[in-house]
Amino acid sequence: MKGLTIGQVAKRGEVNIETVRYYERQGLIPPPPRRESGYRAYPEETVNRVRFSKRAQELGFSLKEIAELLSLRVGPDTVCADVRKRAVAKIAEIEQKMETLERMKEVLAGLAAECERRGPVSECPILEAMESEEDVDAEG
Amino acid sequence: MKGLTIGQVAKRGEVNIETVRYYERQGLIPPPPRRESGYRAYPEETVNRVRFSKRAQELGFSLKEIAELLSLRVGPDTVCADVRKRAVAKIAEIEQKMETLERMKEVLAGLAAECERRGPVSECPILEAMESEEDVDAEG
DNA sequence: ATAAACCCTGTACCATGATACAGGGTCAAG
DNA sequence: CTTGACCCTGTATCATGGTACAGGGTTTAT
Repeated sequence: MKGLTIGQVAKRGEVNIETVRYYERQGLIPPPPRRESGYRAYPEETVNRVRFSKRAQELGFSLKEIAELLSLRVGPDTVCADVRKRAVAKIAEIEQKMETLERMKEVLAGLAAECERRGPVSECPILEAMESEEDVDAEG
Repeated sequence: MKGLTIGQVAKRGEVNIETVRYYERQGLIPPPPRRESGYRAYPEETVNRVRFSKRAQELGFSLKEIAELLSLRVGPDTVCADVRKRAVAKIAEIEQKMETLERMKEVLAGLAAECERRGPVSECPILEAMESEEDVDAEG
C-alpha cells in the first residue's frame, strides 16, 4: 500500500477522523498526496504529528502555536537566524511553564504529606503555598 | 473599605470584569459577600485565585480542573485520604507534562544550536527528535 | 444634586477545537 | 456484482472560555 488511509492515521493517533481533516485545514499536517479515487494517502510520519499535536495541546499550546513548532526549520523561506530566534522564544515559554508546574507539584506533594501527618484545614492550601513563593505585585 | 470591587479584582488579576463573574459561575472563585447595594466585595485572596487560574490554564488545565485544584483541601465533606489521592493523581499528571516540556525544550535547544553551526534542513526537526525519544507503539 | 464612573442581572455573541451528519463515491470480500 | 466498511466535500452543531451589550441602579467627586 502506498500510504496510510485517514482512518488508520486517526486510529493510531488516537483521534477522530474528522480531527485529522481538521488538523489538515489548520496546517498541523500537510495536505497528503491523493490516490486516483481522491483518498488521502498519508506517510507514517503523520501519526507522529498527530500525537505530538495532542501532547502539545495538553501543555496549553494552541493549534496555531503547534503548527509553528512543527514547521520550525531552516528552509527556502526561513532563514537560520529566524528559526533560532523563534526556538529561543519558545524555550523561554517552556521554562516558564515548567517552573509553574514545579511549584504546583511541590505544593501538592506538601499537601498530601501534611495531610498524612495531621490534616490541615487551611481555606485554600494550594493558593497559600503558591502565593508565598511568587512575587505578588499587587498595587492599588 | 470592606473588600475589593469586581473592577479592582479584574484589574489586579489582569482579566476582564466579565471574566471574574464568569469564574464565579464556574466555581473558580467563591461567591463573595455583597454590600447593601448588591455590589460584590471581594477579599484580597481573590486576586490570587484569578492569577492562579490564568497560569494553570496556560498549562493546559481546564477551568473544571482548576476549580478542583483550588478546592483541594481537607474539610467537613472531604476526607484526608481522598484529598491525598487526588493530589497524588495531579502530581502524576504534572510530572507527565514536565517530561514532555523537557523534551520539547531539549529539542528546541538542539535545533537552535545546530542551526548555528551548519544549518540543518530536516523536514521536521521537532518531530524527528521527539519521536526518537519516545516509545512509538504504532501497531497496525 | 448631578454627571462620570462603576456595578448589577440577563442574554447574545464570539473564537477555538473539535464532532456530526448529509449526500455521494470507493474498496474488499464473498 | 453487491454489500458493508470506508472515504470524499460541505455544512451544521457542540463545548469551552470568554466578551459584549442592554437596561437599570450606585458611588463619588464636584
